Amino acid sequence: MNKVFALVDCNAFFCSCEILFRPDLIGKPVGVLSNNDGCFVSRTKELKKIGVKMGDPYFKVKDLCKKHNVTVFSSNFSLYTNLSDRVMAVLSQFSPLMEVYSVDEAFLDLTGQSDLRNFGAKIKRAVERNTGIPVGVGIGSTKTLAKIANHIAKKYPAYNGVVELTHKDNLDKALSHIKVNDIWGVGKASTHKLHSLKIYTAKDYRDYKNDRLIKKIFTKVGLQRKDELSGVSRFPLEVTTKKKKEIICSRTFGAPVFTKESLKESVANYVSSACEKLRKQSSVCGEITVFMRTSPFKSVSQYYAMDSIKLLSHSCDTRVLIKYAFIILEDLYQSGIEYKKAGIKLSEIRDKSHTQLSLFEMTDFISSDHLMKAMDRVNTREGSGSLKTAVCGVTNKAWAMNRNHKSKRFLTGWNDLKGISC
DNA sequence: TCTGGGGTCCTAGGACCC
DNA sequence: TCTGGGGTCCTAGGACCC
Repeated sequence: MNKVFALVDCNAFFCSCEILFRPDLIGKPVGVLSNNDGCFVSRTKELKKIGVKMGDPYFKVKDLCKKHNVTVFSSNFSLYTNLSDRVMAVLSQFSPLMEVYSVDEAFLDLTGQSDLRNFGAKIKRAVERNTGIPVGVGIGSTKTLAKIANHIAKKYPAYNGVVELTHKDNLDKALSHIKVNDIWGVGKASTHKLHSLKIYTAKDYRDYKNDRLIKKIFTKVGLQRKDELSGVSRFPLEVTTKKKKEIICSRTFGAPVFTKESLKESVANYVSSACEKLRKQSSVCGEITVFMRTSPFKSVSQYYAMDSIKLLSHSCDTRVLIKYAFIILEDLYQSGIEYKKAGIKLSEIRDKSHTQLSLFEMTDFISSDHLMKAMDRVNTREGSGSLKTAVCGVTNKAWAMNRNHKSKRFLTGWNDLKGISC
């Protein structure tokens, strides 16, 4: 039987989440900023119309925003993940086979389903009714084609947010209108190379005769993408949530940091939150990387330093990892430098249950495990960061993020519910 | 004054070994 | 004077995604 995939994607997801609690902003230009109120990461169509681009630094378009009375929000990730979970819960009712692709997208396997367009519309209505988040639905016989269908649904309002591309005629026509840079997985570099082969549209790509050349230039994946365009599924649905192979935590500082102490404090916090994620997926890591840098946007001499250490034995103990991180930091730190960003990476991640321990290490391991579990319990209950090691610091955080436009924690903090009329 | 963060996959090329 | 070849493993970096 021919495979059928749907891609369901939330419209301007972060903005839609904010607007849910500010219905007065429906139909108005709204944007959500990245960490530190740096760049735009989500825009309503009204904001796009004004000319604010994805990734535009806020300070550069501030005047434009003022002029058009744009409402901006700092990002509020606990709100977005909460609403994302609700959207995914609704979607999971429409197919037992679902891949949560990102915070605002999911693929569904609809193989065997009849009347696909109507079914897609049904999915759309259900999500909107149950969560208040508007979505678009694209349907095709491969994930790449479902992505393209979704792209069309978004671009042409006449389709009412649902596009099905499983019939040959409308497929051919659609592909001839899709530019190569709008194909999933084709970025700037590949677009350039495709153009030099005179491949401009998805149809050109699909019908290109020389497979060997495609493989040579765009590697194995480039050829698989070509198959996907012609309806042969090469990217299977990934139903099980994979465990992370590396966990990164890094931040740009709210204000430049000069001292080793501040740097240590920030790094200790990053390690803490990365270790929390590590334990959540029941893993341990075998290597930690620390890096720090100056602002690449300043025309002063740049400093970028990074180093890794392999752990003596795999661990997920925040205290252990902080110790290793500090060893690297001591080594990399140079005084007199204006640090603007630092971060850490945990790698060589593997399942905790596979950890080999010597008898010698056993006692330590058990007490560490108990302590970390207790810490995670408190932080789940009282909010992340309620309980942490002393090196994370308590006050005077010069490095902390700027978030001047943050919405309240409507769904995750009881205190913020006051004043909301339901 | 002010420019995000977190991932994955793939390949080329170096190190090393026999 | 003439200076192999093949395999594996590891890493850095490119490319791309949301």
